[in-house]
Amino acid sequence: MYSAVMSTSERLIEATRELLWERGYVGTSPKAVQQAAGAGQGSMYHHFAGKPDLALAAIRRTAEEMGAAAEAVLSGEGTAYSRIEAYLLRERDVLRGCPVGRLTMDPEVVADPVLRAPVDEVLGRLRDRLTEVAQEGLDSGELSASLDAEDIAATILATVQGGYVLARATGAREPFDSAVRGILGLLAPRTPAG
Amino acid sequence: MYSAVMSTSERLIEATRELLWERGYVGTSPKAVQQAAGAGQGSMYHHFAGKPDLALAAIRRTAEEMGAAAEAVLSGEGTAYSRIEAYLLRERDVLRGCPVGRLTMDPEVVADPVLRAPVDEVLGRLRDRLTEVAQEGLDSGELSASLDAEDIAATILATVQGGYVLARATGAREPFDSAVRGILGLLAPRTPAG
DNA sequence: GTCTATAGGCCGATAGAC
DNA sequence: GTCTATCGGCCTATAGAC
Repeated sequence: MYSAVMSTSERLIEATRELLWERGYVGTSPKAVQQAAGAGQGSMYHHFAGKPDLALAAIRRTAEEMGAAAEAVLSGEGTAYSRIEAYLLRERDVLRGCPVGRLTMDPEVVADPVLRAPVDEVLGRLRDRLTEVAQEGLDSGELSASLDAEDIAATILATVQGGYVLARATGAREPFDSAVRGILGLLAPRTPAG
Repeated sequence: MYSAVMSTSERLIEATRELLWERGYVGTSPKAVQQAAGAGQGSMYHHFAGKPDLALAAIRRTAEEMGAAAEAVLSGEGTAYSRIEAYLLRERDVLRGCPVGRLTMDPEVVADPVLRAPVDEVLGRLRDRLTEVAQEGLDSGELSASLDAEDIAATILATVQGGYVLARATGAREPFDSAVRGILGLLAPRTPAG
């Protein structure tokens, strides 16, 4: 249930974002959204054409937010390594998983180009951004020169997304943190005296 | 639809495995299972107590299969690195995702300890097994000694699980392969003449 | 904008005949 | 073992009053 200071359509979008995160597209019904938003049937269909339309609005906003949060960390201060570290160590509600990556397991989202587009776009942009930072690290000699920046970026992003999977499987965040420590250890600049 | 040489309960389990992989627990209905298995309503409820019971049988089998396949590769011939490489490069239907990891995004599976158990167990065992192999690599000096075997194992597993997410987001297997190349590059024994 | 009424169909399951 | 019948309830809308 959302605060009355939000407009009905806002409350509908926010409720949908929440339910999409927790239950996915297939598991989220208009009725459940309406109840969570404190809105009636007719109200929802007045503001949105239907379930896919409402889901699209919710997915777009979630993707935008995630992109902005990642960008903020990756374009911050510090060396390439420290920014990657900041991205990996940023606070996360690990057991809830990634609200964007989660959609990737949804057959109806993946099958619909319109619903999939925002998911594809954020993850693609994030990958590109990580590639740039990794390239900086390679250019400055901070990272081992025999590596490919694109591949490093994909591995970093996959570690995060896969970390969620492992954590949710066991019901504890430990595997996520372990995976993050692992990738950070592998990326860490080798100290000559190591 | 499955071959008539299989018993009805076999066909029901196999059909459920397929649907669980594609649509998850929430998105899989008994009716859809029955149609795919070529079995009637009464037939399904004769062999299984209900949807959760049938799903459990299917999940257990899928987990078992995955565990056996991974074990086969990891206990094969070769150095620690080459076995990890074999695990990472093993043939996969990348765009379908991991039939076990997928269940991790299902609220009803995660919420039910009985349904979650097989998922937790295989991924845990796989992590343990990868830890052993990684430790071998550390002991032999094949892998950089400043790393922790458990963390490396978690990172490897997360890379695979996350690779599926990235691939499904874009609709192509490329990001998965890129992530695998990345982790392999990071793990690769440094040649002194590098 | 929001409400209630109504719709046809699927959901997960049970009952009982064969 | 398998079949058909039946159940109450939810799913995703649509219609039309207010």
